[in-house]
Amino acid sequence: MAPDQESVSTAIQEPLCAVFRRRLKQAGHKYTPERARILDAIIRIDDIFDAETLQRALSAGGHDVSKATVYRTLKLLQDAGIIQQLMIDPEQSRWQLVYGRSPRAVLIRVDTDEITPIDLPGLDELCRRACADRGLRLEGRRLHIFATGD
Amino acid sequence: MAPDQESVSTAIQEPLCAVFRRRLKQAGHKYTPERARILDAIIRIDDIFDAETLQRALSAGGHDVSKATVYRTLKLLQDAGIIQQLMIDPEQSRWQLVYGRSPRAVLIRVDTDEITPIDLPGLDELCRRACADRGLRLEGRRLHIFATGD
DNA sequence: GTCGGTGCAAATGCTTTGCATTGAT
DNA sequence: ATCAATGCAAAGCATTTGCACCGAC
Repeated sequence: MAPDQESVSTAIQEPLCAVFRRRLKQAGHKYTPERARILDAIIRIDDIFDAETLQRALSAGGHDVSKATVYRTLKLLQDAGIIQQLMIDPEQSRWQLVYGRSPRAVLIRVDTDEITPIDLPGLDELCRRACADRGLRLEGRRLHIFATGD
Repeated sequence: MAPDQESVSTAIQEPLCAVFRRRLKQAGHKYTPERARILDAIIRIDDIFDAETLQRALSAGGHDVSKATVYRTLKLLQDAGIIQQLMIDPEQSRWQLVYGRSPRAVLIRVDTDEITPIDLPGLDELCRRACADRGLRLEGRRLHIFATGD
């Protein structure tokens, strides 16, 4: 149980909260109700989100969590490889769930400000090759596409 | 002279400062020495840069420019399509020259924090197709690749 | 001569941090 | 019981803005 190295298939089947709990323990952190609720809210949102949206979703669910804890937990979730921080606009950070799946690209409509995560087959291979060509190992990627409607 | 729509080949041959001056005039702005010097410094840096690096380069060249003007001019250069704002880390923005060429991807060594712009043939086509599939027109893109050495 | 630009210092707003209290293990 | 986590309010810090003076057109 709880192998140090887990395959992606294992990852997909294991509940995310269990993954988070294990990663926290490995790093000497505690698994608190606040942290559980934050991850839960992120899973429910199932989209790109910012800190304020997340905090509001928590409040709406009857669980007020302080801004400080939200930010501290987001960092932990990032360190655990569960979420990825996007930097779409410099005003505020947004995050997306990435654990157990290929990070999606982000499509930004510059005319409507609509933000949509999309799958882009072939992107991973492109990045992997770019790294391999330089003797490096791909650790992550972030693609923002800016587009406009006709 | 000074066509409203210019081809890429024209763009490459025309000095960037002339492009900037023209775009400023079109938008009812003035072409000031500070703005000229800022663009000049950016061209000389010829790499990814942040606001502080840019301001220091200007000072080193004997031309002090205020932080406020640096930021205001960066926004104008961005609106003119001459530079692109990157958001590599949430601490501070960085920019790169993009006028007349395909924006380069950014390779970030997570072990050394080294940041290198790279060309990634095929990326443009990938993004263009993703937009076309959704009836959109590609306006820009930003790819950050995180990698580590062995 | 007109407006827009510049520099300074103050303001802004997201994110982080210090500290006393609370709670997971 | 211990040591980390929480919440609050205050601090940080890159970036923006108000305002008086200056300068491109």
